Amino acid sequence: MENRIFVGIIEDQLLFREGMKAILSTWPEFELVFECADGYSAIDKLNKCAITPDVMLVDLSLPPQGQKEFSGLHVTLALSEAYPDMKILILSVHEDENFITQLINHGAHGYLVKDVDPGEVQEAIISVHKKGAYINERTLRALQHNTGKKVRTVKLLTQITRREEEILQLICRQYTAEEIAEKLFISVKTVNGHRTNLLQKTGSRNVTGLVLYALKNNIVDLV
Amino acid sequence: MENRIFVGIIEDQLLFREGMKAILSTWPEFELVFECADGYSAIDKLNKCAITPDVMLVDLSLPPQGQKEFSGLHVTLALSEAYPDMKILILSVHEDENFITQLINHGAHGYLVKDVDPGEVQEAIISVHKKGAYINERTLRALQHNTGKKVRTVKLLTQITRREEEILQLICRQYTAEEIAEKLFISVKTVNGHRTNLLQKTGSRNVTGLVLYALKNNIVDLV
DNA sequence: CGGCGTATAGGTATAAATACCTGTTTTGAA
DNA sequence: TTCAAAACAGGTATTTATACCTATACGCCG
Repeated sequence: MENRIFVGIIEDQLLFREGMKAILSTWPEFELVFECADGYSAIDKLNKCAITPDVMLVDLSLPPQGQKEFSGLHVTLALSEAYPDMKILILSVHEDENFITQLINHGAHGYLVKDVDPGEVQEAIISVHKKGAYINERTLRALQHNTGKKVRTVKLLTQITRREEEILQLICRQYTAEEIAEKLFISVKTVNGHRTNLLQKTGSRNVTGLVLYALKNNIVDLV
Repeated sequence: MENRIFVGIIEDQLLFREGMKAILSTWPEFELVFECADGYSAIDKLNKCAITPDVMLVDLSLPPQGQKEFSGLHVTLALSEAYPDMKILILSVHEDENFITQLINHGAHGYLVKDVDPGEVQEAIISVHKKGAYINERTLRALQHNTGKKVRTVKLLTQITRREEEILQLICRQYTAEEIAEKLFISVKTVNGHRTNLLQKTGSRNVTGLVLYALKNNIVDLV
């Protein structure tokens, strides 16, 4: 029976990486077998690596590579596809619940905020390795709050204007065009114009499509 | 510093309850301070109880009380509202991912399938008490698959008929009343009748409200 | 400067949804 | 079997939404 756990780190900040290595060396069961500063080369290097890590610590905010962004999210996607047995533990400075949910949904097995103490890191690594998951209360809460939410599509931000988004939100609150016009001190015709544009831009047949679009893109919340 | 963890059990099967008590007595840090065979009386009894349990083990499949169903889900809802600090650990024979997600979304802090070994029970109790969560790989997988879904409201189950639900689903797919009528081989008048009932039952002003309701209650998925 | 997109407003139509009604048939549970 | 709810169908009317036009004012950018 092998007691050691092979650990890898993908982290761009050298200082933090060194700190993490120091923490890992405290416990004999951990063996660091892989480290990398960016997501792009990680997959390449892993193929050439003699030992595949059991647990990979991945920094969420990796630097962009040239034009393309390649964050911890992308790494998680790539790793969980290439190495289904590898357990992925996200390290992040963000406590944003959307981030947490997103990562978990894309294959991460655990999420740690970077201010955790070493003991929790140890616990988390062991937990993902043995149980396949490490979720603490904070993370659980994020998952609870975010079920039903998805992150807004990138293209959306440029497609839909501020005013259109405003009107879309009011539509989703079950206001009629007339009521929206009153609220915004504009003509009903204008509101209808915006709605027509929204239908066209979102490719919807009717308000139903607009509501679905708004929810998918997190323009409104499903409270 | 108090090391003991006060534990409660809500479980209708006497044999299983006794078995669990035996398991708990194995470890000195656990102290059983509450037990109950059904969900209805649990809240009542808890109010009269001198010690509020830190962790409550709740059987998912509690027997119905008279006409009304009152499962572990209802207990979870009630407990997490009445005792926000209490950690709820679900015991279930079901591995159904919808069940798991449902419970977690309604306030449960952990989910255990009943065939687990005593060691995992101990680990789970300690974990929910200290970390506020116990999620193993099985449960995590359920959450991953089911994020984006929410569980239908309890009242909904009796309120909305099958046919109405069917029509609501088609409405959410952007079909008009006429198209729905064609699809279901019924009259447009009938479709409108159903929709009128839906509007009334859900308290909506228009289709927008219907769509929101359908999404909230997982009648349709936000794919 | 000129072009582009946004926000604004209007007209004219039709399609669809919604509000009230009244019924009959089917189905499921007591 | 009996009864209530659900599913079905229809009428009439009004309100909203949607489609397809045009057109002006404003700001931004090359």
